[in-house]
Amino acid sequence: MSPSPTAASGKRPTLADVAARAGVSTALVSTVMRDTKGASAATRERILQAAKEIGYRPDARARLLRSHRSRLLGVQFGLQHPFHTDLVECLYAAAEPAGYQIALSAVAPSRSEQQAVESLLADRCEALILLGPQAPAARLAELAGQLPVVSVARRLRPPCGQVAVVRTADDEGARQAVDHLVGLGHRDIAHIDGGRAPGAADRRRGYRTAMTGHGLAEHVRVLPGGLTEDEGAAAARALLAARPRPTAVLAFNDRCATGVLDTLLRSGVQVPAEISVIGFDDSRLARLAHIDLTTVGQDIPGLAEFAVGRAVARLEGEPDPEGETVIAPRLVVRGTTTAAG
Amino acid sequence: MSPSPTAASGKRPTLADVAARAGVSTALVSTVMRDTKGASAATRERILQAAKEIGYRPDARARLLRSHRSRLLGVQFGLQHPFHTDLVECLYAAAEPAGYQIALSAVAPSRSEQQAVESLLADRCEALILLGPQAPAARLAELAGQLPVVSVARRLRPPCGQVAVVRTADDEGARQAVDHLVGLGHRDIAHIDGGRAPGAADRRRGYRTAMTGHGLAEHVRVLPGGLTEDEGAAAARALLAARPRPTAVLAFNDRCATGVLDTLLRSGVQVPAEISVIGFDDSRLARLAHIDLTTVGQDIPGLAEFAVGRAVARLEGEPDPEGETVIAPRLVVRGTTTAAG
DNA sequence: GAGGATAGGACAACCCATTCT
DNA sequence: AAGAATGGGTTGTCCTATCCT
Repeated sequence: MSPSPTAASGKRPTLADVAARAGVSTALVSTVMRDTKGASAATRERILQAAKEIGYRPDARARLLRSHRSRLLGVQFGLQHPFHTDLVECLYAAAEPAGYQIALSAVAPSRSEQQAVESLLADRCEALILLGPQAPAARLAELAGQLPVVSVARRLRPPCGQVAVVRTADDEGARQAVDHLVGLGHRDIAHIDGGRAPGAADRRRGYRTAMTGHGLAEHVRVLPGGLTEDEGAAAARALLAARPRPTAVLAFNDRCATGVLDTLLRSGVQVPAEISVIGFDDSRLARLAHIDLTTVGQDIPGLAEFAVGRAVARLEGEPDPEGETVIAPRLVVRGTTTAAG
Repeated sequence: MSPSPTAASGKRPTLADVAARAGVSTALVSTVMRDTKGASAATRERILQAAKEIGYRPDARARLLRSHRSRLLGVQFGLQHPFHTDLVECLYAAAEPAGYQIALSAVAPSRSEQQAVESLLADRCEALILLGPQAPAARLAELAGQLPVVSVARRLRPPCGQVAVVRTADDEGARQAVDHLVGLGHRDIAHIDGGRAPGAADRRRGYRTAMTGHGLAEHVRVLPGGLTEDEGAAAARALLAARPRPTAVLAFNDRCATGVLDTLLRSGVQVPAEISVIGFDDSRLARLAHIDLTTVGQDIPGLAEFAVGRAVARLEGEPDPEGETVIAPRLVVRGTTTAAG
């Protein structure tokens, strides 16, 4: 049995190999591979055939080393955040029609944002789309000096000149949540915040403003939380120990809310009968029937669309309104909220 | 205010720029950037300083265009599978000490495996680590002819010469689940399978064998399912309509089990009082208190470790036992199983 | 103080594709 | 449709200054 052509050569076939086999120049092969005009139908056919026979595959790196455009959008995301993975899926969908590719770089406990961005830069991405970046604003500004940077779901104040921001109106979302709860008769509504997490400050502010607007300033209670289940669970324990105990809680996000629900459940506290709980994001987590979480929904396809749109606009020199793109949230009422007892 | 050096030039600084500034050759700069011996401490210092001043960053693509090694492991994973994202995190951790980097390529409804692999190959990955690949065995074999391929969690029969397989003993896992249920007094145990999904055949077989071993051959009932919540939910509806109704179900995986739980819950069927449910994977999903799913746990760090190990072994010409690496599963008993009524 | 080993550094070819002539 | 220059780095070869015995 004869070895396959590719395996035989020991190394990947190149343009030159295809050219030799088809009896043409590498330039012509290049033309054909890029599906550009400049080759007759007959030659095109012959070259394609030759390429197929030896299993030729263009080398993306060599290609973009030469052409100054890489058409690569670097995306940094949190592996364990359903909100982020949902976003990534929509980003793929948004990038393709625009003629760009996505390079993924994950952030996880064992992999820092710094590492994630470094690898994206080394890969010659043309622009960076950062999902909920936690890096200092100064660092983002510095990056933005080198290439277009879009921060998704993380606001920058003061509007950081170069960094484009695409986000949900977090304060408005928190307001909707509070309005909903107040409408159900709740007055003692606590907020488990996200600390320094992206969006946390706005949600906190939205919560405070809404509470005050309803004349509930005295009931404002912010418990330190975070964006993971564990942090939500810890906050819930603090909440259970509090007297008086609030009748409703707005958690920083769905994961945090899930941690809260877990703790309440294990403590025998009925949800929503004794305590109503609201999350934020409307990630797939919230939709699971067991969780069935009332939550402030973010428009994920919309965010992705705008993020790609703004990155591309900057890359292609189109006028891009510097500053923020703010998308409205929409409260999704499910089973974890009910009228105050 | 003067623009930064990098922003000023309009394009990224190159080796030549650093060399010019430090007054040395590009070759020497290259040596220093790679932290290789061949430069004196003094020049090394001077070059590092120059590089820092102009914000030089090596171009990963140009670099590996020249050096035949890319030290890049391509990983294909399902964005929405918690089991996969957990695995990815462990893969990052396993690759670094081995001196390799990870290139991620996601599979999602809008992005096929074919596309995912194409982009990995175009990026000149040295080996492919595919998480639960669904591609035809012939396709995998073809790929394996070009570069080392490790299939994680997807068995290939007959042992596909070139493709390394790292997986959990799925049949053994299914057996553990059935044993557990039988031990609790269940006899009418159904299995919602994964159809053609990786591992599905083995789990199905393990289920059948275990049932038969317990003298319950007549109670064997396999319902068509899948690996998503929706497919689990659909199967659960079929299950509810069945007479007699089984008292326990083994679902293909945790997502599927979650869909089952959702449907049962919404139909007012008590779990585990009326029906016990077992999942597979022990992903984070199963651990959430609301779900609190009894499940067959896979050793995720172990799978990742072996996957990287086998890819690296092949790349570095170490002896790699062709064929399978099989890791034992471990049943994790939580709250969705109880004694038969 | 001459001959030889050694380390520091320069030069140029090369990797694979694109693009200009 | 061919030929050659190009892009950013790596690497093998070769030269030279330095240190040794």
